[in-house]
Amino acid sequence: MADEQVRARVLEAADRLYYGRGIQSVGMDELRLASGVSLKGLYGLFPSKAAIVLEVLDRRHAQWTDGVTERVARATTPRDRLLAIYDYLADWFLDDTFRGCGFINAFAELGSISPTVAQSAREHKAGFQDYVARLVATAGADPALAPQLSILAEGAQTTAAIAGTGEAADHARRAAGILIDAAMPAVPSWNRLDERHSNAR
Amino acid sequence: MADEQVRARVLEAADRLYYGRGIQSVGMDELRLASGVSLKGLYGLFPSKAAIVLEVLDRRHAQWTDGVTERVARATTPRDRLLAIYDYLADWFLDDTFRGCGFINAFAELGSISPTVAQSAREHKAGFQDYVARLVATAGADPALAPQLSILAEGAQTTAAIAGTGEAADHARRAAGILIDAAMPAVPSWNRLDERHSNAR
DNA sequence: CACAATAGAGAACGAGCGTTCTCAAAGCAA
DNA sequence: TTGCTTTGAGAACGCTCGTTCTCTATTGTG
Repeated sequence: MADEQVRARVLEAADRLYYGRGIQSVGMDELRLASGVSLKGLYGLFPSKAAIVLEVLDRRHAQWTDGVTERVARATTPRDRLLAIYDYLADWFLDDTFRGCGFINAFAELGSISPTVAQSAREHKAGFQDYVARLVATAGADPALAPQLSILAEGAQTTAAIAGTGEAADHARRAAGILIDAAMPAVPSWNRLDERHSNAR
Repeated sequence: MADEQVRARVLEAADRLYYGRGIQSVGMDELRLASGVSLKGLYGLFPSKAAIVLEVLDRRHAQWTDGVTERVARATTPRDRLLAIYDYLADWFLDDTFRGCGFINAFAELGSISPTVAQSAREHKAGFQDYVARLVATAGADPALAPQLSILAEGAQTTAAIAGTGEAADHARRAAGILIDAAMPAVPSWNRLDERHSNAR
């Protein structure tokens, strides 16, 4: 099997274990068992556990970004594109393996003792916030809407994780709808001739 | 020194260390050093590290509850009482020791391997959500407002923790204001005679 | 002063960790 | 087949952890 495939198998197993039980609780021996790659093999592919952790976080960031953008792309109106974020969260929360945001978890566990983990979490969150800001800008809404929507998404994730239920996504979506309506012209600006018919809230 | 005072000193030191660096990263020896209580003394006062962790979480819950209710009590109108939550957060985020919600952190670190820690976090969050729900009910607002405000507070905490800045409190406060206005009659119900003058949004 | 009880310092213990090393088996070129 | 390289299984190493134990010094009490 090619190195790249073995790497992928290791990172998949590591992600599953680290996300499900915490990083410090999963030893290299368990990763060997779960991935089917010997200890020597693991240390041939990665210089250390810390390196594996960082690659797992990178992979998770890419998967999150892909998942959200794909869900957003399916929506048609600017308003629905913003709300699609919470639809994505709603689906994710229903997954039985859901245990909160992996970056929040990693940051909580290691952020204060591992600068690289802390940086990875910061970059992930900043990337998401930038993405939301771009969606908000494209929608022509007040830029102040962007951090509000990001905070809602953040709060929904931790609330759902700790409560063990998915309702938080619906609550966040409803709140987002209200905030969007307050920050966005009800009708696209190129249709402003009709505004007198559509300004009912 | 009385047992209760020694207990308090131990729990204070444990809280500072656990919150600042993570629970698993702080050993009993370090707690002995920070508290000035010998290992034998620690195990005389507490049966195990797990018991200390739980008491630390209980203490933290009480402090959070006291702090929030005190801040809320200072506000006069129902609307300001709801917004006071975010003022409390804003102050907290400026503390240099701020490192996110201790319960989210503990849950992320140990929730999946320690049922008692998971339960403590769930109870803490449920308690806060109930409190917000009571404030919302007292304000005569749509009950759906309560989980929205809780999610905003939750999201502000993790956002501020990872970003390392406190702006999230302001963003959450602004969002809360919009959501409150959308869910609450603009004028107290006992003044409804005037409603025809104040229904402008 | 004598003596029992206590408490502190720190060694000890058993377990688990990340990482490296050993050694035997397997594969492969010639 | 022979010799060389690579591989996997798992032992070994050095460390840290939570917890207990030992031993010494101290204290209070008669």
